[in-house]
Amino acid sequence: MDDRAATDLAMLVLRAATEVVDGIGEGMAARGYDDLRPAHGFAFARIAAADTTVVDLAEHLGTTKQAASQLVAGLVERGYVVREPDPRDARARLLRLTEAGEACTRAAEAAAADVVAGWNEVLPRASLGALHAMLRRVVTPGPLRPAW
Amino acid sequence: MDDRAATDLAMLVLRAATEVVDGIGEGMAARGYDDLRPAHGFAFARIAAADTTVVDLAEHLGTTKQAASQLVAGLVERGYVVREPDPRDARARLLRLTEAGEACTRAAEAAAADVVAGWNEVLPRASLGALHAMLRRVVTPGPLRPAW
DNA sequence: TCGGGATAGTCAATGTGATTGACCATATGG
DNA sequence: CCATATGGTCAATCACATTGACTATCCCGA
Repeated sequence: MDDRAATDLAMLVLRAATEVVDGIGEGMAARGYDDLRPAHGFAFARIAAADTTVVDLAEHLGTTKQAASQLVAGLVERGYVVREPDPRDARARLLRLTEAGEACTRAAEAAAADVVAGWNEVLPRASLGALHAMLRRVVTPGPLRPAW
Repeated sequence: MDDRAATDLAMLVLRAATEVVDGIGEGMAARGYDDLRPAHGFAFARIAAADTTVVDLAEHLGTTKQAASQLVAGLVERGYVVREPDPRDARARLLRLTEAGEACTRAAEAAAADVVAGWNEVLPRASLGALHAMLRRVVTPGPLRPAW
């Protein structure tokens, strides 16, 4: 694979990501969530997955803890997240999704699945699985930056 | 492919894009370009490809023409782009890369190729081509949004 | 056990980039 | 030619993230 093709592949990945992000945004809007940006979704995913603090979240999003704190404040204000005391550390506050927050997460997952379903239509059946497998091998676990 | 796997695939695409963006950023910094963000790169790609005006660029980046104008102003200031009169329309100004701008584009392509080269190491040789082919089929041409 | 340094979190001020709104110059179509 | 649409910029504002400062709590060693 020469440089030209390699650059091309990199651009295809970026374009695919743009489609995913835009598609999720549209799907969320269609489901009645029009006040949430991708950064919120990434935060939801992290908060849902494990006991999460503001500092954890900041690292995961690749931002400062102040920015993460502001983000969380907005989510709390809108009723998607609650802050609970950490029984192990009186400084820390554990973040937890409310029922509304979990409903929102499910909506985002459905929207993401819709985007991929669109790909399924233009790709041979087995290929989507192959795509998945390849990306899984290629990609290293790490943060999902909400902004370029 | 069920919803779970579909969501998972979508996330893999986003993570891959994050790697591409971060990788290019690091590669550019290593090559001495530390004042350029991804949005600039997307602008370069567009300006290099065809006769481009500020409004064209705005559509391509998915922003307003004012934002595109500001972006271009910064690039002009730093010597990467020049504005030339459009012989066909006295209102318009065609954007063109300077030699510095083209050198910068080459550096970005090399950095992108480096990222993909890393993938090449963990993937069977033929697979990278297959990945390319799949994404090409899946992806529709469209804007490359610099921000989520 | 107590004192110093590290860590969790917030508040306030600042800065950067994008958007909205207004405006001028030029094109274009009736 | 006049009305309207389009390319572009300037200015004001807004949204978001960052830097800096500060409090409260934890942890570790003397």
